[in-house]
This record gives sequence, C-alpha cells and structure tokens, in this order.
Amino acid sequence: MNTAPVDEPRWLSDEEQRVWRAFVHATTLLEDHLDRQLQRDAGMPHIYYHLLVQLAEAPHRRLRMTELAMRMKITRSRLSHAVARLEKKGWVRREDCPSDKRGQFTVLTDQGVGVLEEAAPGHVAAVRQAIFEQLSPDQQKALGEAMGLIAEGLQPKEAGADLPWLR
Amino acid sequence: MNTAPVDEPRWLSDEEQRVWRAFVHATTLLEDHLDRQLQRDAGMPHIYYHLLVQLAEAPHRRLRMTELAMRMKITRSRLSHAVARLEKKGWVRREDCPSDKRGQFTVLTDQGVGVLEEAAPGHVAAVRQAIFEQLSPDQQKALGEAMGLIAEGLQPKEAGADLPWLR
DNA sequence: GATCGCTTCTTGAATTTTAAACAAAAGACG
DNA sequence: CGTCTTTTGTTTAAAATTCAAGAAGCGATC
Repeated sequence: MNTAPVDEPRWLSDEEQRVWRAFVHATTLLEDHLDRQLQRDAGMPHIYYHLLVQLAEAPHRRLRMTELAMRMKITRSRLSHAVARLEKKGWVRREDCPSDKRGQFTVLTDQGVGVLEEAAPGHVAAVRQAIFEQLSPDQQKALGEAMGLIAEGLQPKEAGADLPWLR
Repeated sequence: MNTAPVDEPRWLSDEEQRVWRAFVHATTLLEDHLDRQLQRDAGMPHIYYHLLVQLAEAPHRRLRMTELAMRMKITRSRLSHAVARLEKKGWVRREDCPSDKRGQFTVLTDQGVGVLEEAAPGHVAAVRQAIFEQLSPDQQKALGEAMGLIAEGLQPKEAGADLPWLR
C-alpha cells in the first residue's frame, strides 16, 4: 500500500533544522570573514595561510605532498595547484625526495616564514574575536567536543582507510 | 623596552587551539562530504541545492536577487552567475519585477521542484548521519547555541548595517 | 525636470577549484 | 628479471568564484 518508490525519508525536526541552519549560517559567514581578513591584510586566502602553518610546524619546515594534502584534507590535485601558486610568490619551494624519486617536498622559505609571521597576529585576532569572545568557556568546550565527534564520523578513519588490504 | 613594533598578540591557548582545529577540521570534511554527496546523487553542488531550497520556501517560489543573495550570504555577483547556470539547466527562470524595472525575480520552475524533491532525501540523510547521529540531544543543542552566537557576532547586524547613517 | 547619489543586477577577466587522465617510480609476486 | 598493481604527483580542461567595473532605474533635491 506504500505508494512511494522509496521510504519516506525522516526529515529534520524543527529543532534539528534550527541547529543545522545555524551551522551553515555561521560557517558560511566565518569562512567569508576569515578569507576577507587574510586577503586584505596578508594578500592570501585562508587556505594558503593554513598551508603555510602546516609547513611551519613540520620538522625542517617541509612536508611531502601527500602528507600535506592529508593534513589539510584537500585533494593532491588542489594542493599541486596551490603549491605552484605559492612557489611563484616565493613563499615555498619544492625539493625532490632522495629516498623516493616520485616524491616531492614542499619547503617553507624564509620569505614564507616572514609572510606568515606578519599574517598571524591579525588572523589569530580575527579567530579570537569571531569565536572565543562570543562563547563562554563551557560553550567553547561543548563546541570543540561536537566538532570533534562530527569530524570523527566523517574521517576516512585511519584504521580502515589506511589499511584497505584488511578487506 | 618593548622591542616589537606592535603589541605581542594574544595567541590561542592549547585548549583554544584544539577547539579551533576541530572546528576547521570538521567543517572542511563536512562541506566536502555534502558537496560530493549532492554532486554524485543530484548533479549539483551544495550551494545550488541551498539556492533551490530558498526559492522553494519563498512565497510563489520566487525571490528578488538581492533578497536571495542576502539569505544565502553570498555576493550578488556570485548569485548572478549561479542563477545563470541554474537557468541554463531549466531549474530556475528569471522574471522582471513590475514595480521596479531594475529588479529581477528568480523563480523556481516545476522542473526545479522535481530536481529538489529528488535530491532532498539523500541530502537530509547525509546531514542527519554526519551531525545528528553523532551527537546527543544536549550536544546538538549546545552546538546550535554556539553557532548561533558566532553567526550573531559576524552578522552585519541589521540595526547598524542597514542604517549606516546613524554613524 | 535636471542632476546627483544610491540601489539593483550583470558582465568580463583573472583566479581558484574540481574532475579525469596521465607519467613515472615503487612494490609485489611469479 | 618481467609483469602487474599501487602510489605519487602533475597536468589539462571545465566549472565555479572573485574582483572590479559598468549599465540602468530609482528617488530626492533644488
């Protein structure tokens, strides 16, 4: 007697919709805000900043492409393009990997360090103002936990993804 | 005796960094996930879906460009391009505004409604699985509140932004 | 009713992202 | 070794986004 070809999906409740819309709304505004701040004050979008930070924190300021792509959760293709652009700016340089001739390191240059150091204070201030000044310590903690769980659920999950041969 | 040209910025504490990284991490993964799901199952990116939803919910399935852009928190330029693309697909159509010759309505077509109805169940399921199945009711509530506050802080704020002459 | 400023929306070019195909080296396995 | 599969990273073209500029209507003011 069911006339639909598929089960009627469980729509979101009003409360769930409110949460979801707040989520989309806030993340859209925040991304935009940070992108503009960095573009204006440092001449780079958020993703570039993020990339430079990853390198700055890595040993010898360098990372393999694949490793960097995984840390940033972007495709290798996108990373390839991004590194090419950053290389053109002189903030980053490529180096061959001695142990694997396919491999490439991306290395943060001194100039890149300088740019990062100039950009960091403004960016941190923007993040602090947008997030931490809006939330009580409890709210911050709750936000962190929720985000951690969401990420956990989406993550390719080391155990399975890195070991596909475990069928 | 301060050697720095500007005050040493207040960096994020370890705890704040954890929260912030979880935030970036989760939102990156989620956006990616939803984009892929919609692209795969409905042939459109998340933003298009969002746009169709806005129209579907509006009276007479139509909105002025500026209104739509504001609801979606995107620039009018981006919206112009997006509507052009959707129009080409036949999911949307433009109509002149009778009372303001500059104005344009974007109207959801019947075909657009159909596409939306097909896409909705999968999208809702993806959102439910990624967010609501990961969080307890309390956590959902806390997440919604935090996001609401963050959005609040970033929003051009009707009162001030719409009345700039109040200096 | 002319003019000035503002709003609405579009356009075109440059930048960025995505998707798919590819080359080259590594590794596995006979 | 020789072959087959996987990994690594790049490249090309198409799609999407941004940025700056511009056309056209509106509305107020003199």
